[in-house]
Amino acid sequence: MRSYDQYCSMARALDRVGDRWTLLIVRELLTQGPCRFSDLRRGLPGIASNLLADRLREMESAALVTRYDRPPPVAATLIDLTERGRDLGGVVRELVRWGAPLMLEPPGDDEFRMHWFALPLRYLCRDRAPEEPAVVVRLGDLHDGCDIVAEQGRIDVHPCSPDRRPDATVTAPPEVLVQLFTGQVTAQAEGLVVDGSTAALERVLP
Amino acid sequence: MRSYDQYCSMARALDRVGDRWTLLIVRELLTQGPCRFSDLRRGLPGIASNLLADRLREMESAALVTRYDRPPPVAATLIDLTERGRDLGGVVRELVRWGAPLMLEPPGDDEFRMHWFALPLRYLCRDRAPEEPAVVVRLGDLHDGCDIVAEQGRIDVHPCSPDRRPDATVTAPPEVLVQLFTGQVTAQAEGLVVDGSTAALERVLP
DNA sequence: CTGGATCCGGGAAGATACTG
DNA sequence: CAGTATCTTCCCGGATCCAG
Repeated sequence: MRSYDQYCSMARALDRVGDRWTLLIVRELLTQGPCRFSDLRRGLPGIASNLLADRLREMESAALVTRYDRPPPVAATLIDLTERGRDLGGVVRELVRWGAPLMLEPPGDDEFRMHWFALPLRYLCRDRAPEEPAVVVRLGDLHDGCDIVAEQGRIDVHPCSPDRRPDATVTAPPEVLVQLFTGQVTAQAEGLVVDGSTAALERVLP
Repeated sequence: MRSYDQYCSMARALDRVGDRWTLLIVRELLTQGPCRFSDLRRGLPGIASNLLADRLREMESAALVTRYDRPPPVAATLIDLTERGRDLGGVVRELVRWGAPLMLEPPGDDEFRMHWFALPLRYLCRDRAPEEPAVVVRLGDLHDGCDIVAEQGRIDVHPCSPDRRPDATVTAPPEVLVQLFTGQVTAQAEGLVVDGSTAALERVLP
């Protein structure tokens, strides 16, 4: 992107992250952790591969991401946020918050990935039973999903981990999940399937 | 801007405000209040007039800004943020915060407007004498500047108002102001001129 | 002067094919 | 898997012009 050439904190920030796709790449790395090139492509439907390569180069020279090699047997080049890149969490959070009302408009032909949902879940969910033992509510599956962990009044949202045994696994069309976590429908809603403990799900609902 | 076509809160937010110049127009209206077309041009050096007209049309149909006519004798069409547009304050604040370290790099040939400084001042300044009567510190002038009001422990930053009589008026090159309000130099620094009460200035410094 | 509209060139973004 | 190469499209920037 061309610079705005303004001696202004915000203009200079946008010089670094205002390019198309850049902040969505940050979203992917914030929600998914270190990713391979093809992981990013899967999480960014619609991006051209050359554009993703361009952006990653730019973000690397702006010190927002780093590359490192994971040793064999699962050798791969991983891309991760630097500390400076992770500091964009505040910007991402506010964009997610401001955009939340736009999710009431139905998805139509829009693409959907379950892990995109991890960001709003962090402030939508509540632990309504802080005294009880921790529970894990899984949305989606290991391939694309997230685990909501409620423990001692705190809510954490992570990518699905094979090590965690979820107390409840929720399956539903994306717009129903939006309604569920914004309190417009209950855990018994049409089109919503809870595998496991419904109580665990209800514990984290707002 | 082309839509990302993703059912994701952040992607949908960026569909509305991810266009070049859009968030800087929000910056102008947040710091300056209602503006005429030409006020916006002055605060957005580098923008082409057709592009500004395009953006304003898009933002109006996205209900981020409204137009209204101020009656004679000072007849003019004013542009202002809607409530929804003002809600972008959080996004703007986080971008300003993230971009703050980039201001240590000198301005070079970058344009500068004093009122851009109003945004970071809101969280950089402190009222270090909450018991004392209110003071007003002015940066720049009526044409382009801002008033820092310290009152009862609170800090407010507004566009300069002809009604307010500043206790101190500060004049300095932009990079010196950055150093001053980030605590790297004192009110006695080289290149810095305080007209009025130095104590008033020191009251609001971090 | 203000508030644009119009035209045009360059460059970024997008689509697709291909490669080590 | 992790990109590169190429071509097309269209957004942005710059200049100019114009009506009220």
